[in-house]
Amino acid sequence: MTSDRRFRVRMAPSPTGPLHIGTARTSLYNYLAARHVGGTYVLRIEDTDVARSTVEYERDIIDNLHWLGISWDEGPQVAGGEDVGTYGPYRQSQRMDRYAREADRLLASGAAYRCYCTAEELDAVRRAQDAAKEPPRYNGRCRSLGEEERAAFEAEGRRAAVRFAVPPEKIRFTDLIRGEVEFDNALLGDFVIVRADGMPLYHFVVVVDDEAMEISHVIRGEDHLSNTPKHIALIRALGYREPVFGHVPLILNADRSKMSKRKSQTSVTAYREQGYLPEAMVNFLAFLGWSPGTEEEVFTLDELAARFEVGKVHKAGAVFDAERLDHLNGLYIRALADEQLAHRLRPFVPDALDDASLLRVVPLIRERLVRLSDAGELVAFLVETDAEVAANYEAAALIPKKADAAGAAAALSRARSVLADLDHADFSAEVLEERCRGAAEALGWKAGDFFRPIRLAVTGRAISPPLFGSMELLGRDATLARLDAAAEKLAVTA
RNA sequence: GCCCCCAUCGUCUAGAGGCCUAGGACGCCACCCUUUCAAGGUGGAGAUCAGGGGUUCGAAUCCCCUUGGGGGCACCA
Repeated sequence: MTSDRRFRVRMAPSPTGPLHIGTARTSLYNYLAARHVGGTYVLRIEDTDVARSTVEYERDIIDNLHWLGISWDEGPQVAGGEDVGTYGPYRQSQRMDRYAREADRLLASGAAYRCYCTAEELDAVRRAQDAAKEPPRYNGRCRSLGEEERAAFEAEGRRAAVRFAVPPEKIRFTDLIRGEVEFDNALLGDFVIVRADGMPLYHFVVVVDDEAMEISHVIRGEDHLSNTPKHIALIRALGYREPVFGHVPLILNADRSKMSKRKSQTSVTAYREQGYLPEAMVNFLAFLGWSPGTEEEVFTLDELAARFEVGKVHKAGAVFDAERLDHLNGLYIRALADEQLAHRLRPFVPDALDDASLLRVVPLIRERLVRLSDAGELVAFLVETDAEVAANYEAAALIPKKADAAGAAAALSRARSVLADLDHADFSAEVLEERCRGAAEALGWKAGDFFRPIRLAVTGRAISPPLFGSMELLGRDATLARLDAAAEKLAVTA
């Protein structure tokens, strides 16, 4: 069970879709396990399904893995790029000769055989089994075909697939996470390892590549647990060394089924585009199925690597709790220095907002952000025209509950005149607040009631960053202009 | 249908026979702070540890059964 080999693990994504949250977490666990013991981490692209694999998906996977901060020692580092490492090529589509060779070995030793059944025939068998409430598995028709029968099929123009003759024995192994597990391979049908068109299939290629790349520990999703006895049978038939297996629990939808695109947002890119921080994502994902055993819960990637142990990974699946992710994301956002946050916010705010202004609003909006994308709405008032701001609200909204239009107009005009007395140099948050509070008091208004219409006039929104800081950033001219626009709107309705 | 895996607050989890009248976090509720919204602070509700049998002086922790959930059984990965 324990391997005395060098610790080598791999992630083996299939570029048939964007990087999935579940793949990201499994990749993270492999990465952490490797870092923890100073092992080697390999990226292998499983693109045997040529029809569904694309370089765009490969790019999505590699870029997002990098984005998360996960790095690897061997394998392609950029989509479509060169391999790094001496066990390559690291794309399965480039390893066909090896698969063909190994399939021939199996054929030669009798561990595998050619199968001429057509899709229709297989389908018919499956339906019959289903009707008879029997387990769906290959009936072994081609297992012991004679020379002349094979020749007859060939003459018909049939192309043969290669099936592995599963030895009917019990397979037991010690899973890193689940402990002793036993399966009875007598219950399995012979499965196809090479399609009739010559393309080798998953169960076969993983086994061949894990051996070729000297993978010592196979850490993968629990959905592969029941495939493991197939892999072990293949490993034995090929005379390979058996790696240590570890099956991590699945990430679940809210209804506890395997996390899927249909019920959850599963692509890492989507989270990235919404403004989740990679640090938060990593922290969150790591704790979905693992914990250091203490009550600490905020960890950097390096800290996780120092603490992570595969053996402590849970057995039960974990529901993806988006609210918890939000909480962590807010935590990480608030911990960022002004410059850092401004930099990360750049893609999420209007281009019209220059860098200097962006840096200045950061302190005003930081603690109001759950995701980076929340910034757009918060800073909009800085780049909108006075007319756009005015168009954002109804005149009636300027009138406090305890006042009428005339009262509201008076208050607004009072605010305007107080602020107009200030020159550019005095237009700072502190002075503005002092003056506005004074005005409210002179008017006999509660500060909150007095500020509300001003906030609406200046930002066009009932909810905004702190009012006086916002006015300072906006500047004297625009602030006064917006107060005028509000007064005008009020006059028109009155 | 068959095989395998799993089971502590709504959710993520601590817990590896006595430290548990089960702890933390998210979410929720209340209060405080407060120019809005947040953030922050304080407090609260919330789990007879799925149920039932054992084992033991003692079980959330070990064993068995039941129930529930999940995964797999492709010429997809």
